[in-house]
Amino acid sequence: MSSTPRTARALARETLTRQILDAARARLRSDGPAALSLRAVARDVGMVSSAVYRYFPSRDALLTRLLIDSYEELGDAVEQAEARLAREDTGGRWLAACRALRAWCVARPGDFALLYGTPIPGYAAPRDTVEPATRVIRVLAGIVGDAYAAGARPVPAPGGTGADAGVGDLVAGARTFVVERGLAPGGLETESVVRTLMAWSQLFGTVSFELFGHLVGSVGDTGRWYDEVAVRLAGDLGIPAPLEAGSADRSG
Amino acid sequence: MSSTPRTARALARETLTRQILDAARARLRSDGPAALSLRAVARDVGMVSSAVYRYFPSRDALLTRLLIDSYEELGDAVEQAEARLAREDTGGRWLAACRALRAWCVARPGDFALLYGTPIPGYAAPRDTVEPATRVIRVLAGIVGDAYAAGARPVPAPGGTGADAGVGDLVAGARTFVVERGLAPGGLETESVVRTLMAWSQLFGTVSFELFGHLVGSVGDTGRWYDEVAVRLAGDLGIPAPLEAGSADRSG
DNA sequence: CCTGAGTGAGAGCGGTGCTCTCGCATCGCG
DNA sequence: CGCGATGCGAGAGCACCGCTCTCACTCAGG
Repeated sequence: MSSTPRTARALARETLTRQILDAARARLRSDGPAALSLRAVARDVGMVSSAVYRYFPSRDALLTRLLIDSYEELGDAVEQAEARLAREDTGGRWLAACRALRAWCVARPGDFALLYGTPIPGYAAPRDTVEPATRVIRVLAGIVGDAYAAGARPVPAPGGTGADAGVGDLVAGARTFVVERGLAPGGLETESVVRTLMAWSQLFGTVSFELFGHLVGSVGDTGRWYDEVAVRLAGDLGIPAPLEAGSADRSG
Repeated sequence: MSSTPRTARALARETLTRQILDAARARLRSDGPAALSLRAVARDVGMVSSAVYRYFPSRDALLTRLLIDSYEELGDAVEQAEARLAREDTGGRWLAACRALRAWCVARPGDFALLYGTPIPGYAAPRDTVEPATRVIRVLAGIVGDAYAAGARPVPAPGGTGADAGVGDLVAGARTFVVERGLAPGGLETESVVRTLMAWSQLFGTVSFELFGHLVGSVGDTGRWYDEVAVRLAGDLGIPAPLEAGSADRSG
């Protein structure tokens, strides 16, 4: 991030900060966020606990750093998986994004719990975390926007047209979010916004159910189950099938 | 639960057990599961911490009891809300069940976190918890089963008929669950099972996003948003609209 | 060189889950 | 009724936690 340090002290500081973060991430992955102990991290890097406070003012600050890093890592994973496919292959991009999302979460259950599980009591995420937190939904909205521009239309909401007028201001925040970032080049009808938000929470809800044990006994291969979910969500959004079978391969 | 205690000692034991559970639930609601401290509970009931171990062998045992009680309470809430409507009004029953589900979770975020949030590190839920944990999905499956018997059909999966054959064993566990309990009197096609499981995780995923702060800024009135989600899920399952508007009123 | 900043170690505070012992109250049986 | 057995609350203690403070030491820059 920063330039090469001049002094030995600055170099040591950078190295140790890195080591602390690495050790903390390792503990986060093995034990989960609630069990993340600053003292244990200190032991792992061969320090006494009070020395860690030279590098992070509090456990919460360390947590915030981990939070941001994880959001960015997940965002990278989803973005890169989706970027590998042709822009017009919205179906392939959707499936690739969904699979990358799940693959990252399943490989790092501790990180997932930190990002999408129960908030740590007494910890309030600072503002710096909200922008990285929006990266996944931005990718999803981008795919939906491209598909919409290419003619994809979501399944109509039940109950006809009358009640739908009121839904507009319900998702006004999400709509302006999409518009301001230019994620939907050809505009986006409200129903697409609604279905995108639904798909977003469905995808993470499914991962949550998988990782937290609620799917045990109901669904066999959870990876394949996730694929089925993703395909149906795409269908509800009017996103066409992937151009070539296997184009969004299952390695994430 | 048990008969009237004979001795003063047995009565005291029952009362104190109740008091400990009540205090624990109060702390659970205010601080969340991770911050649930046995010592704090002991203080609340005017005991020293070691005395609590006369009533619960460990913090985990107390947690298990809270877990079961909460599952039952949620199950009761959803069941009762749905039972108030006419059997043939599957649309009304669906909406009522969804609303009761969310209402319970929003009113008790701590309990929700315990049931559907990050698992407590080092705690494995014993077998006694799995049956109460299935009550919500049983209610949902029952409504879908009734609707299916009345002719409701889910929206077809994208990609046509060919790939669907393989989905059968994917949700074999859920299917036998439904069949064994007689939840679908007229049988149930695989696609309905898939969409029911999706709806189930969508409903809890939406609550999770709401309570854990991921919906902030995107959706205005979260209660109304939840209604919109529930209505679309019903539509995807082929469940018809509620018989009378307002039949499944929003209190609950 | 020497002053000041950066740094690590250690002690200590109040909190946690949990174990063990001790003394008292209560209960059931002879 | 009395006595042994059991139930129970309190307290001390163990190892852990986040965090603060002090002290000694090292390093960098004027």
